[in-house]
Amino acid sequence: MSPDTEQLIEQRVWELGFRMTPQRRLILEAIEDAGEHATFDEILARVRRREAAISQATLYRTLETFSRYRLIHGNELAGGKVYEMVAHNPHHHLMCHRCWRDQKIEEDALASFYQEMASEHGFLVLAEHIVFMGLCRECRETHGDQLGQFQSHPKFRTTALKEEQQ
Amino acid sequence: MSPDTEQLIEQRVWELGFRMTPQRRLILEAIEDAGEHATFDEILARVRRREAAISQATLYRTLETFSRYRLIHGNELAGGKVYEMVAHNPHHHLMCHRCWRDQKIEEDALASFYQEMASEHGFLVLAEHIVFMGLCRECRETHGDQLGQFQSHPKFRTTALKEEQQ
DNA sequence: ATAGTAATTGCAAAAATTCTCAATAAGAGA
DNA sequence: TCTCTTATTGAGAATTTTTGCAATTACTAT
Repeated sequence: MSPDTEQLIEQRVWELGFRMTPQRRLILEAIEDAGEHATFDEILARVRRREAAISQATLYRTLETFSRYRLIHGNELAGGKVYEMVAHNPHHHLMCHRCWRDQKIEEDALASFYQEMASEHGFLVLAEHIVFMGLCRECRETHGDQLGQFQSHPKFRTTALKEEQQ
Repeated sequence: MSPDTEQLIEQRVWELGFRMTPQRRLILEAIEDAGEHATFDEILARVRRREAAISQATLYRTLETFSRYRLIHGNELAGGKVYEMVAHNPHHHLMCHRCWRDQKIEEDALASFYQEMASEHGFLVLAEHIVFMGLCRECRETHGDQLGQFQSHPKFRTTALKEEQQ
């Protein structure tokens, strides 16, 4: 984590009225270093690789607190819940309901929607990394647009689909 | 649940290759009857009020499976995770990061965004009940637009905010 | 109707997450 | 620099959620 980024984050933490502890620093650095998609276990491993063990409870709590106040962001993807720094390459996801692959889209694809919410409801949307579920091009071409149509026979089952995802 | 709705759902379940069991019927009915926001416990209670106990594991699995295939939809709101029938009054949420109140918005507020995703990426968005985080009008007026600005002094803490939410 | 198959269920065990509470230590103020 | 307040931590208990497996049963095909 660059000194600049670090200072910015410490500033933010202070503004929010939180205390900056060694554990929290380690956790933030671990998420930063892990890049885009850090799982709970990965973060814990990275932290412990560097320092005496921190308790799991602390990691759970820190992840929760910092997500809540938008220093980091947690997202449920196909492989489980993953975390990343907020404001670090803001984007959203299009995730396919059928094949579970996801692609990134630009943050400002939602710009006009945001403006509408602001003018109509006075609401300032600050969301990042939204996951939009739907059907991707490939699956639509192969299986059609209706979710319920791509398998109308019992021999295509949950388990079959689930294995396909791996 | 009206006979029509019920038949539609059974049809859907069949199309997806699932089997319709008494447990699943009870669970779907419970969600339907509970209205908009049914928690795990509420669903379990409703089911058990009507019939011999079904196991919790079954409820967990059913909720997971049916969410995954969009018969129902689960959302993390302030009070915990809640479920509702999909295609039953489709809408989205604007949820305030500060006061945690949420308001509903129309489904078609995102229509043009959906069209863009279709034409640009070939992706058909089927999302419902998206929760957009941000700041509501009241909080903006009271505390300003910057999340990190509404409390720049340690005496306003996590705990203070948390209590405020109750 | 009946039999066969494989999805679903329930139970209990395992794993994951949250909570409680005493001890610690960050940050404010003197 | 030192003291004081109180947020944060760690350890383990409690709770919630997931998983493995044998028994059941929905649904297809005979």
